Amino acid sequence: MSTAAWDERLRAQGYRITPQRQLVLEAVTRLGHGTPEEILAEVQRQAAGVNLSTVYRTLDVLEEVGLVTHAHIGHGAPTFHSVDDEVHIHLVCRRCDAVESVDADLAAPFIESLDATQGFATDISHMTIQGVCRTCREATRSAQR
Amino acid sequence: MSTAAWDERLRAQGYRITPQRQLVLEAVTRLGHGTPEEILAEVQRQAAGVNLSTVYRTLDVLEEVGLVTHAHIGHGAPTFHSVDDEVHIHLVCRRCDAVESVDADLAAPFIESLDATQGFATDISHMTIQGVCRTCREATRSAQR
DNA sequence: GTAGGTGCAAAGATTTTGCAGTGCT
DNA sequence: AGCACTGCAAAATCTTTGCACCTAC
Repeated sequence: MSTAAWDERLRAQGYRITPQRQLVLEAVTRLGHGTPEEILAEVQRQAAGVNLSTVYRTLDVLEEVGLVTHAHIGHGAPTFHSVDDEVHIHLVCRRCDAVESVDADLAAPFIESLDATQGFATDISHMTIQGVCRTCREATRSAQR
Repeated sequence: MSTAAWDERLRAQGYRITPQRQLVLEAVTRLGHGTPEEILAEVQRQAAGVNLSTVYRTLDVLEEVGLVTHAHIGHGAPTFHSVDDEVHIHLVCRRCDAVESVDADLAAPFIESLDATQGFATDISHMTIQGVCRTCREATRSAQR
């Protein structure tokens, strides 16, 4: 995975390599995606002293150098995810809050038409799609409240 | 516009008709879309005494009965918009923060493939797409920093 | 008349910032 | 050794909630 050269990325922009930055990046990679709080919890399993504000600042830096990105999933909870994963789209169920990841290729034609008709360059990994997942749809269908 | 029957919608669910609710709905319709703060400002042009918490509560109610929806555009600022507008998708430029509205039909094939492959029922009006708008792309191209 | 609704102020939740001490280079 | 980075605590945002009064029905 590209995380191998993570320290290069930081150094290249004049940032320093610190245990906190390594831990946060590893936590994000391990989790796949998570909110700052969740990431902090994961980091603290290895280093209890790390502070939440450090996580925020670190995520900013990691995003700056392109090692992570974030998407707005629920209400006010931004979700960060590592960049070396395959690019994927988040499907968020408004019923059960589950988050599914879908291969970004599915959206390729759509992205292209946005480019063609609007001249808009879509940031795919940042895209969040709200709706109702299969499980909840089926539950509704049978329970038909 | 369907807002004609807005009071029916509320009554049907057992809600009462109040000046505040009318004003908030009108403000949203007039603005097209806006954050709670922006909506409050618009409402206060006609009734200065209305409180921000009332706007929040009212938006919840209006969303409950399907008169407005919200999407997460920037960081923590949810944007509400009226439902009787044509259904549209928001394109948000991460460079200049401009919000463009695009006809939802553009996404129809994509939505359909999400249904077909994932069984996911997309809430189109809730979809926010991040990226770079035409203007900013062109600016970058010429300025080539 | 009576429940639901509103205003106000305080409490929560989330994110940012100032500052002094620490540690990467 | 110098300056970026971190931890801590306070500040800034944004949103929700408790409560007393008001008002639509």
